[in-house]
Amino acid sequence: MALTRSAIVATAMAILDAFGLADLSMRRIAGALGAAPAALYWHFANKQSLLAGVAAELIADLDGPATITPDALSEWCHELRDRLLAHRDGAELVSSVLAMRLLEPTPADLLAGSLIRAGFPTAEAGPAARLVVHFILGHTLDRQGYAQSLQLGVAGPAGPDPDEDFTYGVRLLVAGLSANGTG
Amino acid sequence: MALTRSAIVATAMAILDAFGLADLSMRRIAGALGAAPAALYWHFANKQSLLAGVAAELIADLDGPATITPDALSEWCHELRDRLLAHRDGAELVSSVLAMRLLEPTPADLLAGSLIRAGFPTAEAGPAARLVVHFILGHTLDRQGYAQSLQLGVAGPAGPDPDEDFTYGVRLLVAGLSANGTG
DNA sequence: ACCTGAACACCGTTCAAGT
DNA sequence: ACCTGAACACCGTTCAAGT
Repeated sequence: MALTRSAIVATAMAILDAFGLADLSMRRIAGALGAAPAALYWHFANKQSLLAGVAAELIADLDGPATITPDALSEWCHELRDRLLAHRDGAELVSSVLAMRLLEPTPADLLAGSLIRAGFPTAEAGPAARLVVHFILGHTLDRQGYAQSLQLGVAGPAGPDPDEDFTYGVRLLVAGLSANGTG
Repeated sequence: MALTRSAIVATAMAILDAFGLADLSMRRIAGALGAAPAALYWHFANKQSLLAGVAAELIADLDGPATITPDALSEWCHELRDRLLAHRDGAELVSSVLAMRLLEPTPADLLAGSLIRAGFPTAEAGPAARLVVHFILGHTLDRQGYAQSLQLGVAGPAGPDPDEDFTYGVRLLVAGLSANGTG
């Protein structure tokens, strides 16, 4: 079969799930496709572009919350976290691609749009959305990073339950946004 | 001069500042010290341990906030962010070492301790502190990651002003904590 | 247009051997 | 105790050459 961008991205995603971001090399992707490493460079300018394609698929057809009730906001946060958790090192991949500004619309853009449509002060919707998303990324990065270091055998002792942390954080953020949106 | 752990860490820090985390290799650290790469492995078990030493120095003698007024909390957040910004890729380095649980006390531990001493509900101090720290790390990671990708020449268009985002985020978090601490 | 082969300039880590 | 030399098994990327 011919080498296509989407076949390459799908193969990369499979390697990510099976072996993690550290083992997601151009050589390994090419090997899994039965191609020479250099072949990938006809389809992607560099490794970052390829990773951007994987990250885009990871959060494909994510929408902003439909309504801005506390429950809907909280559910959206959990959905974003679950998408990141669904793939090994998902948070690290997505946050690095977001940092490069290679992924649009960003999850924060989607959330900000929903906030504005619900009457949230326009100037504050962006910063508020990025606050929420940075917490979700920071939290999930930590959680997946610990799992990664366990497998490498370099991890220190385990910390507190991440699910409790996440639920608490989302509740406090949602309460803060509600106070702001109505105030 | 003899190779010591602290001389190695200091050299690594200098390379980090000058060239960034991607160029902070064992071979380059050894080269800067006039030693063979393998020499580092007598002093550190692996690269992660060496990086943990650099991260520890980066946040050395950081204290929790002395009082838990909104101003003191906000100032502490800015201080942590400034420490991360003071070294190239500081947030990426610190968050990866934190994820491995190789750094104690963590910034979140320090903040949680201050919160508890000020009468914050004990069970919530940890989650609250980690919410704050994950936002700070997520935010700073994004900011320094964009700077990094600019230098690599793979960056997309710039986003909004990060200082405004940070100030907004800290204000909302501090308001949320105050509501919780007194409620 | 699409891909290979070979090369360039790197990595982290191990381990026998030296002093 | 502390370090070197050499090796092992890798990287991302480029580029002439093939089809």
